[in-house]
Amino acid sequence: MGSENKKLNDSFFQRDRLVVAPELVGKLLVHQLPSGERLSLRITETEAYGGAEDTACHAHRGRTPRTELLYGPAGVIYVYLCYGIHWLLNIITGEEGSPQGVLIRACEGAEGPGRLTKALGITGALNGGRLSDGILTVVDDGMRCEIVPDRRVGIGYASEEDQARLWRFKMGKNLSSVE
DNA sequence: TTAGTGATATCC
DNA sequence: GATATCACTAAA
Repeated sequence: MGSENKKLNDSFFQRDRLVVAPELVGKLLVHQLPSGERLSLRITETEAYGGAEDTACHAHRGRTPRTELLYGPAGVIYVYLCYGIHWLLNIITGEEGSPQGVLIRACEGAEGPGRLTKALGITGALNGGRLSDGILTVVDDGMRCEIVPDRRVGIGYASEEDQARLWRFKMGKNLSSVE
């Protein structure tokens, strides 16, 4: 068959978050556990964050130790603990020095940012790592689907203008004949 | 609707 | 040092 499992490299993530976020939908997220076990789930929902004008982005209020990663090179894994309970998974995109990234919001069978990381066993231990390390990778298995844009959620503190942006991308109709 | 949970940022 | 806030989820 023509479908090859292609691991996405850093150059994929070096583009703008608004290009990367929709393209990540439908890809496979693969986590290699320390135990040797391998978990993989298909990404169904992402959100783009970043840019100087985005008041919803963590980095908007200034460069701090926590947001430092957002300014770093693409392909870096940014895991952040939210509400003391949930790990949220992001991947840094764009050029170094430009604070931006993509939040992986949901996977097949794990709807919601907190559930996703729980299902894949992702914790702060991965924070600051790189996709090229091979622990956590994104794979294109050839699956194609419709992309449905929507407003971002959970960012009530951002400006109305930023809340209205259609920077959330969900999986739509499956366009592949096989999965 | 609200409780739970802990890191981070901001204020004294 | 203290408080407020948060890109969430589950339970009621």
